[in-house]
Amino acid sequence: MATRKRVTAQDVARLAGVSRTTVSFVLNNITDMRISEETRQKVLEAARQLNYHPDVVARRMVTGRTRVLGFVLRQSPEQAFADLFLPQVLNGLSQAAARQGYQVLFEPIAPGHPNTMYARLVNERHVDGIILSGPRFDDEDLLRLHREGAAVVLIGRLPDVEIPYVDVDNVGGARMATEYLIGLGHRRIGLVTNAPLFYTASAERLSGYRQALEAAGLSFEEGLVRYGDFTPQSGYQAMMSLLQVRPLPTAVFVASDTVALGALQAIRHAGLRIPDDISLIGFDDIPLAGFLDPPLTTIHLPAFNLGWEAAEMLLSRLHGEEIPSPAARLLATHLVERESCAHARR
Amino acid sequence: MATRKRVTAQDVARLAGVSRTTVSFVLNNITDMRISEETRQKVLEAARQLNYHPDVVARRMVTGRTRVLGFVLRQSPEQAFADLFLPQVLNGLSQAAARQGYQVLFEPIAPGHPNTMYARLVNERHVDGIILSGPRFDDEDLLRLHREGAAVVLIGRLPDVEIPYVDVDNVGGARMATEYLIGLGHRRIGLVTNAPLFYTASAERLSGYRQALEAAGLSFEEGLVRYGDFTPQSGYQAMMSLLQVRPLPTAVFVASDTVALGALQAIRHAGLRIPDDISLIGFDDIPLAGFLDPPLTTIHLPAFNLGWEAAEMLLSRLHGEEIPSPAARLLATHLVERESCAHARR
DNA sequence: CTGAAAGCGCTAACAT
DNA sequence: ATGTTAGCGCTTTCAG
Repeated sequence: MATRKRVTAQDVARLAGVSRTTVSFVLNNITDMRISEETRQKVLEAARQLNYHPDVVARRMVTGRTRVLGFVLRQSPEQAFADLFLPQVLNGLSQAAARQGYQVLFEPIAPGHPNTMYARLVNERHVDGIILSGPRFDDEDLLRLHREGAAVVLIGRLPDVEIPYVDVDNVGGARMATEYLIGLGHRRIGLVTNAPLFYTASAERLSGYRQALEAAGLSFEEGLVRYGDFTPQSGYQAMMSLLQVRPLPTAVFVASDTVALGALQAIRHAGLRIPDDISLIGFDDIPLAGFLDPPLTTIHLPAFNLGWEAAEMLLSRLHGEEIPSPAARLLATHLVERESCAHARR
Repeated sequence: MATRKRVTAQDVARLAGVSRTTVSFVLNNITDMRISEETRQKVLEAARQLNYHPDVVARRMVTGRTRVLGFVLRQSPEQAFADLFLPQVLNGLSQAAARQGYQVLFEPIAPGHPNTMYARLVNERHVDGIILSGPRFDDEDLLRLHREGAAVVLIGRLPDVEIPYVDVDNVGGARMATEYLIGLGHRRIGLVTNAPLFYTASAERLSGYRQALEAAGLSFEEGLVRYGDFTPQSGYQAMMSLLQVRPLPTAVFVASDTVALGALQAIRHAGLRIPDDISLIGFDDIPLAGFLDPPLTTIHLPAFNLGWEAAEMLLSRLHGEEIPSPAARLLATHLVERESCAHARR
């Protein structure tokens, strides 16, 4: 197919009988140069008649800004889309961006490219700045990009690195979940993590669990923790293993609803009932959590807000506002009480 | 923050002691102009040393192409992210795009903008073409865009419109689900749709259900169909209502797993068991389907492929290849047998 | 094998 | 109040 013929500002100028500049002024609503109403109308009419649309590529060329934000996913696609967390972040992100006239370029890490191609996004000026989710501590390109002054905001945190970030309060949320169980009288509380511990979020949730235990005078037992890795399958395995320990825990905190789905199935297969035989609390509050059997009590994660806040932070950085230091925002979680937890009986 | 200083091809040329043109040639691997290996290396070295990155905006300006695909969501954000269907489409889309050096601009319909802003994407040259999911028959802008020669591919179909599309074989899938139930001996089979009937996919699934019934000599009964609207809540309501009819259907086809989640809960609340008292078959095969209680038998929807194929179709259109007519691709579904269906007993 | 020069469509400083 | 003009950084004929 041939390239479609473009109508340029020049064409509009010609039809309206004015200069290209005048066209630019009226179309961009530059009021400084008080243009006569008559001319204004002529230009507007000509533009409408020719079905003129300004070419953003040319505009970017001269303004130097793209008005595009890059959303880069540092995790594998399967992992990124294991549940609705990232899609919801993306949603918040793009709504915040749209509100300020920005667009979002979606950049997952391509399977064939183990290395970070995303630095090109800013180096080659595809975007004005990037929001990166799932940062890794060994990501050299990320650190370099930041050092070189690129506008970067993280979703998730990197220890000992001063890049602005927004994250959920994982420690607080996990503490809240564990305290809730303790409040119900449970003393032997198992943990299934959402992921291996080299994921910051996972380590933080473990830490919150541990804090709650110790604050209540309960001892932290290695033997009561198992490791999930994002999937229901891993939750099934982890819970099966936890079900072997004696005495059996009376409650378990599964630090991801998706993983909890597998745990739920393992408990059913073992012939135990929830919450009668064992209480279960999740983390994330996936949209389906209320429709599981039993409806899952869990910690709500503000995924949409995470995206929204990250975009706002990046945008204010791009607009040259001083970012209030520390350039970090920790979003609060809250408990959603449903039916998977009961008072301890043993 | 000040704009970062850009290194231009001019700078590289200066350092390498050649002209700008030469730089362009070696960096773009133009072999026609057989450049001496020595010069080549000098240029490459200079570029590396200066950390030079070509400016895509300038390149787009002159080549006239952006190498960006727009993914526009014609449904509301909540609906778009009610489950993992669209995220998976996006994933397939962007992988197919990346493989050919294209990027994806994500454009959900903004809540504040009831009207279609997405036409700007192509008119203002943000992208080379768009993939639009969830087309509506009354979308004037879409029809105009297509008439004007813009490169558009639909995910989902529009009756009586010749825009290229890729879609899942909804009729076939629904027929397959219903036939499976019939094969199990069921004769009274209810239907809960995934959405209101003005959604093409919904109407098609109803049609497949009806075809299967009639082919088996069973009559289609209005009284056995209820309408979902994407959510588990709607499935709950629909199933509750279906549970009132007498004689009770022995099986029901819920044309969306997400909706089926609510249906499952309604059946539990009614004190009935699955599949002993009533068989249930879903549609979509969401990633969690195998971990529900009972694991849900359902029709698998190739979401990733849908995105992939749509991108491939758009790309070949952009590359000027004649699209094999009809410019449409219907992807096959398949049955995933799990544990929510049993032989009819009544 | 390499360089000069035109031009993509727009914005914005400057001149009238 | 409106027009002239100079780029933005790159690709790509066309001459040497």
